[in-house]
Amino acid sequence: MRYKQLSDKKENLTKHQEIVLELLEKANEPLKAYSILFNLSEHGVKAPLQVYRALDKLIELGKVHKIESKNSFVACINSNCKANSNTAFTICEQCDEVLEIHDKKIFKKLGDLANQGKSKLNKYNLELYITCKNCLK
Amino acid sequence: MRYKQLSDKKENLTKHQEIVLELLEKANEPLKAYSILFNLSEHGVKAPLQVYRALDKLIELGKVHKIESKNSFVACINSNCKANSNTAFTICEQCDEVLEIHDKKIFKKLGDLANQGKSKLNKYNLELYITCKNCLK
DNA sequence: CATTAAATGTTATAATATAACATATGTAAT
DNA sequence: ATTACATATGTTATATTATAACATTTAATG
Repeated sequence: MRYKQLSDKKENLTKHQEIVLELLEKANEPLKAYSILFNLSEHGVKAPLQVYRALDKLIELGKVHKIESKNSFVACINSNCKANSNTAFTICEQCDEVLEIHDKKIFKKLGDLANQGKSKLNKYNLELYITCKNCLK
Repeated sequence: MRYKQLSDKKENLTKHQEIVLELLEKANEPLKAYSILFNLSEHGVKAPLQVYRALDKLIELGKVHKIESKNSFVACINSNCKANSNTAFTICEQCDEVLEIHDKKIFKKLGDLANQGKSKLNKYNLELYITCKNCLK
């Protein structure tokens, strides 16, 4: 399609992509695809595919991440998150709070784990199940 | 039930658990639940639940891990793998080879990422998508 | 305004996973 | 051995998550 390439701003998004992203940002927690569908049924989103297609695109743009072990989707809060589909989250097992990990060296750290530099790390998915500091009290 | 507690040896497993584990060990790669079901249909495994129940138990015992982003299951090859459901794998995007990561300090390394020690890491799931050294050639 | 790539709408269906409940089996206590 | 209990099994149905296929529309560009 080659829309106006105003970098990666929200103006570039299609209607569905925009309202899905807005819902995820408002939610501030991971949502399931069918929960998104239900929430947006009054905005013309009527079929699962409409949600999944918007999510696919948003993931490709790095604006949304999938929490694989929860089949859930969350808005990216790392403003500098590249469109690379990398994910690194902590998930509190008590209160379910999900936080994206900020660590500029994470790619290198995980790359070192891959296998002493003999393979090339392309992408990672890290899910840390924790008890968060509030729930530890 | 409290079967004979001969530690965690294979003798402790029920029939279904045993044949599911054997299939996974033989496969040496991640298998999907329904692929396991299909493979074992001649051994009396006739319904998805029988597979999922065996997998649940094997995962609990640390003998099998789930690759969340592939909805697949793989036999644990870390003989010292604790029954803690931690998973750390490299997955080659070219040849699909999946290897469990051996690193005795991985729990500490990932714990450090959690959030500078203010939360408690309980469990992790790490999936590194790589190009393996054979595929790099 | 014709072309093209991407997005949408829609129906159907595939793939993954669990609920619910009846029955059976292994273990341990009596 | 009989009971009590926890776990495992068998079975049917259904819930949840995700994609296929194809016709139509929309937006950017030459």
